[in-house]
Amino acid sequence: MTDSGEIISPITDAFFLTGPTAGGKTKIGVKLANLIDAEVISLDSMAVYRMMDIGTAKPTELEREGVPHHLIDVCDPWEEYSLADYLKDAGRAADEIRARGKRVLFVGGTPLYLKGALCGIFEGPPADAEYRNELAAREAAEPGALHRLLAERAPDDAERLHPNDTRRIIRALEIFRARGRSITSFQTQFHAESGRTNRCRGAVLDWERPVLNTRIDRRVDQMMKDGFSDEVGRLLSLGKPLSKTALQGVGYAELAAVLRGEAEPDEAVERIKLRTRRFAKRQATWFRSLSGLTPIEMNEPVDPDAAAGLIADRFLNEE
RNA sequence: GGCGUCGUAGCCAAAUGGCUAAGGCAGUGGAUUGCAAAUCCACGAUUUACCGGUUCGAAUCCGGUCGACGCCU
Repeated sequence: MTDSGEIISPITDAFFLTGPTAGGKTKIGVKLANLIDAEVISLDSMAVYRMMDIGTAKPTELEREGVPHHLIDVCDPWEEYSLADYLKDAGRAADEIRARGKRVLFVGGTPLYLKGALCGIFEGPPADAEYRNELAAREAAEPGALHRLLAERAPDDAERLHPNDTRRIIRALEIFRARGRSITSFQTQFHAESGRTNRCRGAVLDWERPVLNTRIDRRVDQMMKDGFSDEVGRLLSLGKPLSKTALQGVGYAELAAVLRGEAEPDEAVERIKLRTRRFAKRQATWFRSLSGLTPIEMNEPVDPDAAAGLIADRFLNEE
């Protein structure tokens, strides 16, 4: 049981800039990239989707200031994209950047992807939609059935997973079916905090919650002015439904409901702000749990050049 | 000024004499390894506007005070 099998390797020798949504990462990231001679790899689970620009606050060509950005617009909105896809793509992009003699700078706020990049994940079988649906239907028909099933097959998983945590229970059952062992026995990568050993440096923008919430509200209002709703309308007119993962992006489902006449615009905007605030809260929980990230205290107004200068200093001079 | 209705956690809201005052939303903390901008978990009223009374026992009944709303003058 000591064999963890193949893993998707952690990223080595890279720099990371992360922080909560609406915290100013994009701008500072570009400045920072220029200062340390790096190319940027977007660390964002939603910016990977083409045509989802405004709602994901994707940096425009202008905002990128000539710095190459990777892992943006790499799949279509009707396709599924996963953590494993991301880590494989990111590893490839990082190698290419290094081959060009540039540094690698990850910029973004998807904490799970960050953790995966820092520690690596075990190489498991891909999602099996059919089996997942089958299990989900079973759970719906008989609540608690899946957890009991897991308890028979992989007691260590069942002990770790809350009976209501259906998603992870399903993944655990999926692993057991494919590998005949508990998912717990494979998931060892996150236990060792490996950011250090991978020679990576990371900074996290740190905001007081009330100030950040104000910025979130302001940004959502700006997105609406920039035509977020029209963007959703274009996606709806594609004729193909958004994938499960793409549809999880804050605002897309809300505004689609408005366009279909099923919701009030004002309520949708409030809901978008609320969901964004809750997302920022969960990000904060991740950041607290990650060791080795240098916190950068942020205040309004933001001076991107100064912030980037400070971070570059920490990255390059404090070895 | 008179009459009526009402006043339960930040908000919405159950319980109308008897187990430790439902639940939802928001908020806070945590989890998080192929859906992660997703999902899951945990936490709130020694107390029902206030004062007094009836009762073995009151958020629930009675009186008063304050406040809100409605109607009348």
